[in-house]
Amino acid sequence: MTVSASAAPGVRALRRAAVEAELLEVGRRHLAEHGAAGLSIRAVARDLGMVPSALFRYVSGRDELLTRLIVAAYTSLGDAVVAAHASAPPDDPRARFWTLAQALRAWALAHPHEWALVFGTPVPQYEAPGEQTTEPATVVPALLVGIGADVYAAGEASPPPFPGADELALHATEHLRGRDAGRVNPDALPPVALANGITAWTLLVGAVSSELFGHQGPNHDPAQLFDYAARCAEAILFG
Amino acid sequence: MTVSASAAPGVRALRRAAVEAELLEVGRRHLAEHGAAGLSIRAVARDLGMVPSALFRYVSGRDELLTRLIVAAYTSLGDAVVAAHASAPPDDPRARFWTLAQALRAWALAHPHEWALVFGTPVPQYEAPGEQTTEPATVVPALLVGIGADVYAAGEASPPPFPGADELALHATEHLRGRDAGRVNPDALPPVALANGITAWTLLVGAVSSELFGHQGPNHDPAQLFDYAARCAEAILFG
DNA sequence: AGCAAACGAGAACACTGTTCTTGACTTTGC
DNA sequence: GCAAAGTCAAGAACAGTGTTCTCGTTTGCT
Repeated sequence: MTVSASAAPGVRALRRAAVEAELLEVGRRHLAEHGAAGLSIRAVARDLGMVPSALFRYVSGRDELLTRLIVAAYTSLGDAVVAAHASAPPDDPRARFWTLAQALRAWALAHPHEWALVFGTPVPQYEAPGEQTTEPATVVPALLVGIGADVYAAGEASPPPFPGADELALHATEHLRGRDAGRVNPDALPPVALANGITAWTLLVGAVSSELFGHQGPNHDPAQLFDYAARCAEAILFG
Repeated sequence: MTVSASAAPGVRALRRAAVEAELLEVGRRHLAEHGAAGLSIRAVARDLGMVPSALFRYVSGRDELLTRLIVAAYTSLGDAVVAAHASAPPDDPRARFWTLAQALRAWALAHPHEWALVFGTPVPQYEAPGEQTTEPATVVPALLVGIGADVYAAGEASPPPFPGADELALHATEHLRGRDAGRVNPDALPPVALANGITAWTLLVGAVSSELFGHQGPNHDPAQLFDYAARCAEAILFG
């Protein structure tokens, strides 16, 4: 706001920006080390060389700090997956799917606590201020749906159309419309591709969570579970 | 231990058992109301009419209380699903699968915080004392795998055998052997049935978690997602 | 220059989990 | 039947936590 055409940034604005960036950085470090439950606003303040109450000038409370870390995690995940996907051959949907899946798992293994933060139990009672989080949360599943739509449009695959696909797609379309219009046009998506994409996404997320959280049923070599689950997801997506 | 053939239960043993039961009950209530993060040993003690330190005679700390609640949740879920499954026609595997799936979702909707406790983020840093939890955690997925094995043995279905099934099954067999020998004999299971059963289980858990936690990608009517995901799981399991 | 906003520090409040000590009660061995 | 041993609840205390308030100082705008 203070950044107009002629006005210099100003000492205070610069300092504020720096503190805000450092705050997020220290928050991410604490999150990576101690997990969401162990993220203490006092400890973060200590690392910043501040007294705890001073932090409340930048964040309204612990929950808002967590919310910022959530969108940071979504953004980091989205960036990683999108970058990996961009390096895959654009006209080979199966290769695009596999690089997406492996990038997803690789990010999760590298940032387990951040994965838990976004795909695990909602930490406070019920935070999740949808306005800020749903947008960055949508990019990876939208990418996956887009892959399914591409291969469907090219007529190269025949994903199994189960009953209920239309209804599921209808609601999802309703929800997607206008939200990320820049990526995929939800109305142009065939219902089957949308429904199967969402389901494949659910399976991938479930497999990674199972691997990371560990306590889901009979343990197995986690990498192999993900591999096999991804194969099933591929079958759901491509037929 | 004090209950031998001739020794009467004793005033103290009776009282201890009563307090222990009430402790678990109050813990479950607090968990259901405030979630795992809000479960306070002091508040539980207040509800029990005790001073906080007195609780340490029954539980070694907050983590052990959580562990007990975890096995209680697993047991409750297992009981509910097993009971529902028992009421399904034994020689109709598809019906058995659907009653299992719906019982799973129904229990989750009725006990969201307990679901989050067992299938969400591990609450402290890394508790999960495998000795106590893995056994009750195994019953539902074992049931699902059993359904797949039955239909496979009957030759009524042709589940898709993806590459990697043997390796995944090998590790799972290794892990299951001797653990719940009473339910399914892991060595007698065809690898495809085992691998597909685990994957179907992963998909079901993922769909329920997506519905309960809410913040997984593009929102949709959650009931329809579960329905569609269950249909895909059925296809994975039965072909 | 003066005024208002932003900022950091400090103290305080109401919590939390956990440990130790103390006194009363129950069980056990003789 | 009685004394020793073990169990239990309470109380106080310690080190933490999130959050709110007040109070000088510093900065930015006019």
